[in-house]
Order: sequence, then C-alpha cells, then structure tokens
Amino acid sequence: MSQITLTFPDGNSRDYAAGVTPAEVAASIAPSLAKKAISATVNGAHWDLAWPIPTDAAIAINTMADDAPALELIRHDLAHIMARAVQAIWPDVKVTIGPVRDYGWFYDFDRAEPFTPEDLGQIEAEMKKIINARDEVTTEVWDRARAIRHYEDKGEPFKVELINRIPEGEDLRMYWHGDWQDLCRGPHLQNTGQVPADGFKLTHVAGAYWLGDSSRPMLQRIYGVAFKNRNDLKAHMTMLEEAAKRDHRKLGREMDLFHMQEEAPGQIFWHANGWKIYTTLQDYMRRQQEKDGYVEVNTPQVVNRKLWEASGHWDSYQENMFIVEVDEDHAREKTVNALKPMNCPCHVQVFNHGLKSYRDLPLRMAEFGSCNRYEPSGALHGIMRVRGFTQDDAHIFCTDAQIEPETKKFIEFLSKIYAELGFHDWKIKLSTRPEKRIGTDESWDQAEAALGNACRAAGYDYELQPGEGAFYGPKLEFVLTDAIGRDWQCGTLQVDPNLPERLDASYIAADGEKHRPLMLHRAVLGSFERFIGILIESHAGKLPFWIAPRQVVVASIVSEADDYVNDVVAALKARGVRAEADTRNEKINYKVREHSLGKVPVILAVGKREVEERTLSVRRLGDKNTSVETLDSMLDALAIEATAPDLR
RNA sequence: GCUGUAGUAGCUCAGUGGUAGAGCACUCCCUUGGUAAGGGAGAGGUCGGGAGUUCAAUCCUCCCCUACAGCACCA
Repeated sequence: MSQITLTFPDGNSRDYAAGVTPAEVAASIAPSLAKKAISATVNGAHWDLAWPIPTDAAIAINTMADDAPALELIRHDLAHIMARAVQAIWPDVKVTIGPVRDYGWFYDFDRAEPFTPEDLGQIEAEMKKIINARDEVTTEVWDRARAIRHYEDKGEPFKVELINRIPEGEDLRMYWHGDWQDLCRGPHLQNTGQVPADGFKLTHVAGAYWLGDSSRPMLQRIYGVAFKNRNDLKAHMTMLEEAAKRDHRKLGREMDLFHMQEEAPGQIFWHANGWKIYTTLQDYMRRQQEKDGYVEVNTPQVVNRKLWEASGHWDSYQENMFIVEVDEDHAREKTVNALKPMNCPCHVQVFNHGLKSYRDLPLRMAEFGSCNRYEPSGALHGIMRVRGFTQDDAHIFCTDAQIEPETKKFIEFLSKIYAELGFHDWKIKLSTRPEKRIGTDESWDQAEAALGNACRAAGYDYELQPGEGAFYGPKLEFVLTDAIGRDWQCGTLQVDPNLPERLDASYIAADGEKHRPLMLHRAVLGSFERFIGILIESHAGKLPFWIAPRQVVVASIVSEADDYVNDVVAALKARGVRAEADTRNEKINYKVREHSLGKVPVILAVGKREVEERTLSVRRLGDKNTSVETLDSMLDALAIEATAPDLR
C-alpha cells in the first residue's frame, strides 16, 4: 500500500498508509487526542473522522474546542436527530433536507397537518431522548440503485428526487444513528450523545417550497438554534431580544415617527418627527449631489403605458406596477397609465429633449424619485420593504470610456457619505454577466473590467458575484454592516447600454455623428424609507444629534423655572437647534423617563439653582451622569452638534 | 403570491354564546417635586370587514382585508 504524507498545523509532517482515517491519525498522535477528536480539516475541507484520506494533505484534528467545526457538526447532527424524532412521533411524515444555517439548522418535512408550537416541545423532548441514548453514528457509501430502491420502498419520494439530482460519480453516503438512517454527505459526530442536550432550541415553524421553487409543493420547515452549551444558547436568545428592541416598527411608534394602516398597505404615513429625519437626510443628500456635479430633475408619477412598452417594463415588470386606468370624456377606450416603478425611462426623456453634445457628457441627472411598486404582499416589511418609496436616484449618461472614471468618482462620493452618516464598515460586490444576457462578450469584458478597475483605483477591494449581473450589464453593490453586524445592500451602480438603445438616446460626438450614450444607474442610500429604517435599527433609535428629530428638551424641575426654560428654548431655536420646553406639572423623574424613552439625545433640566446661575443641568441619552454647564457654552456646543457634518 | 399564526381602548394585553376589562398613555384636581413612573378622579371600544348558524355572536362557521414569521419575489 502506498504511503502518503500528512502535514500538521505546526508544520510537522508524518507518513501514513494511503486511506488512513483522521481517527487513526489522531490515535497515532496521542490517545487523549483520539478521545477528544470530533472531525478533521483536510486541505481546507471538513472531514469526517471515519473518511479515508487518499493523498498527501494538510490536516488538522478538530475537537469541541474548535468553534466552527464543532458548531457545524452539532447543528448538522441535530438536524438528523430532529428528523428522527419527528418520524418517531409521526411515522408517516416524509423527510426531505435539513441543512445547517446561521446559529442553527432547519429541516423540511412533508406532513398533511401543520406542526404547532406544542408539537415543537414534544419534538424537543424526543430529541433529548435520542441524545441521551448515545447512539453510535455510522456511515456507509451506497450505490445509487440501492439508495433509490431503499427510499422507494420506504415511500420517501423527496429523497428519491434528491438522489436523482446528485451528480453521477459523487458518492452517496448513508448515515445511521441507532436504527434511523438518512442520506447525507456528512461529516458527522461519532455519537448522538456528543450533542449538548441543553444547548439547542426549536424556534419556529414556517412553510417553505420544496427545492425553493414556488411551483413545487409547500413543505413545513422547523427551525432550530444550537450552541455548544446552555450559556451560549442563552446569550443568543438575549441577543435576539436586543435585536427585537431595535425593531424600527416598534421604535417608529415609540418615537412617533410614522405609522401605516390597512387602507394603504406598504405605504407610510410620516409623522412630524419621522419626516424631520427624512427631510434632514434629503437636504444633506441634495447638498452632496450639487457639490459632486449632478443636476437635479423631477419627473411625472403617472405615465402612459406607451413609455413603459418602449422601455420594456410593460413586458417584464407589469405585475409589479400599479396600473391606473382613466376614463376620459368621449374616449372610446380608457387611457392606461402606470405609476412609475423607477425613474430611468423618464430621465431618458429629459436627456432626449434637445440635442446633446459629447461636451454634455458625462451628464449626471439626479432625482429624489418617488416610485410605486406593487410588491407581493408577503414581501412588505415595515418601512424597509414598501410599495411607495423615494430613491436617491441618478443616471449618469456617458460614453464607454467614461464608465471607469465615473464609477471611481461615485465610489469616492458614496464612501464620504457613508462615513458622514456613521457607517465605516462596508464592502463592494461586483456582479458579472448572467447566462441570459444581451450584448457582446467584448462589451461585457469592457464593462466588467471598468467596474473592477474603478474599485481598485478608489482603493477598495470587491467580492465577485459571478452571474449575478442584470441581463443588460454588470453592477456594483455597496453593502454596509450595521452596529449589530447585519449586512444591508444600499448603494448600487449598474451599467446599462440597453435602455438608451430602447428609448433611442443619442448625442453628437466629436466626429459630428450621432452616437449612443450608455447610462449608469446609481444610488447611495437606495431608498430613503429603507435607509431610515436601517439608521433607526443600527442606532437603536439613538440617532446622531444632527439627524435626531427631537434634539433637546428643556425641562423645568419647579414651576418657578418655567420662564427660564422658555428663554433657553428660544435661544436654542435661534441657533438652529430643535428644542422643546417641558414645563408640565410633573416631577423631573417622570420627565427624564419619558424623554429618554422617546430617544431625545439631550435633556436640559432647570431648577432654582440653574435659574440663579444661568446654567443648565445636562443629561445625555444613555448616560446616567449629569453635568452642569453654562447657558452660553451649551448654546455654542449644541449649535455645532445640530449642524450637518458637511456644514460644520 | 404560498404556508402558518394573529387582529379587543392610542400602546401592551386579559376575557366571555347573554353587546367588555386591566396597566400605561390621555383629561381634570391635589402635589413644586433635583435626573428613568408622586396621589386621586374622569373620559375613552361598531371587539378588523362582510355573510351564515343561533332566541341571542366579540366568542362558533365561511369569505375577505391587514399584520407577523418563514418561503418565493426584489428585471
């Protein structure tokens, strides 16, 4: 038998017979390691202890102390343990697939009756029994025909389909715990008892389409979370509670920012406080765009279907559009319009109005464009996914050669804005040509290279998303990470030669001939609605002072201070600070509590002492300490804080 | 759109086949209190909409709407 050389993480290497398993390798090093080993990492791949290693490789033996492999194995085995538990309770339930996901796993089942929350408790109890039985996990490679016959005999049609979808030549692995078996590519733990019985929890049930295809049957998916021990699980549950506290729908109510009601699903009633955030952001963006060489335009909401037919949206996007039929006097047919779902076709109309010269390019045309899209009802989510929204949209009409410099300029523009808005952690994704596309390979080569080069020239790396581009061109996506580590795609830049073609945009080039420009669709925030939702959740409602809709409350401690309170409020307002007086007949405790819950960043409390000394007792949101400052120094400090960062 | 769950006062929620309750918020009164709820009184609901069963429906049945979770969608 031939020899192979395995290299360990410390750089040492050792020779073994080909086909040695990680379990044997661990045993050859130390009995204690063999006992602790749960899996191996072989050339970067996660490897079962029982799998033979055919060739020279880098190997690391994993133990429960290695978080990533340990959690993967625990979650993976729990998926099987749960499936076994479900079939133990309801033998006629069909099993399908159960992958590991963030913090846990899920498993999809086919069952006529829905699972209830009470069922989850019963399943959990059964799972604990399986774990406590400490059944050995064993594995075997089966050939296709046998596996298919096995599942046909058992009446598991989903498994049969799964096997038929596995590429020929790939090993089919069958795993057992006790008398229960499942098809699975592994790797696994060695014993169900290695799973921490108090480190997991079944969280919820939801429908999910078989193979993610909405034309296939809806299965029932049970989600679970799992960790190495009870404390980690508890920490995770606490984290979920914290995330729920920042929910923008809850904070929106508590801060009196907006509401929604069933007469206008997916559309926002902005209250005064929320609208102040919105206009503050919009004023800021308008200043940035003007500085960066954009012109701002405004285009119609209700547009005749002819334009949408010409742009291609009528064919490809109609089900997402609000259609408006108007029965005009004496009209034989109703006029059919659609609310604009995007601004680009209208911007081309502005571009087309009057002859354009190459000297006009690049033409950066911006609009805070109010759009309406008939989103599927199940997609709506607070102010994050709505049917009526406003984009910080712009289209850059330019030549091929201008793609790269314009993209670089845009990345620099966007990075400055993200930084000023407090987002320092963000990344770029480059989506390249999809299978179904228009245009020549040369034009795709050129456009993809231009985007990549622009990123590098601006000093940023990017992740590649092969095949994720639009049918007409590649795109960049700008993804920011919020304060609790969640990713949000906000900015975008898409290369589009298609729409100028369809809507016949042209300019006169230096050669005196008509040429076709292309357009770059781009946005920084995406939509104001969604971005404000992200801001609220990322800051847990404690918005930066200049964005906070209510900035200062001046609260009297005794009614003798009321006049001074009103003077201070007037002085703050004169300096551009959003200030209100609270001279209600309430105790200062009550006022502090109420305004803290309302996320007012600064509370200035005023009693007899402050009146006499012309000072203010300052309390910052989230800070239990107070300090006493002079009126003049506070006026200066707050006036600066209230100013947008670009104007300071 | 699909599956499941839910909809009772401004908010959070309890409740019953005989047309409804709590806490907070709100209004008024007392209280002038020093940094996250001082005390008392009062007002407030077509029980999401429609139909059906019933002597009687907020409660049972059906349809619809909306929200929530997930899936699908986000050219």
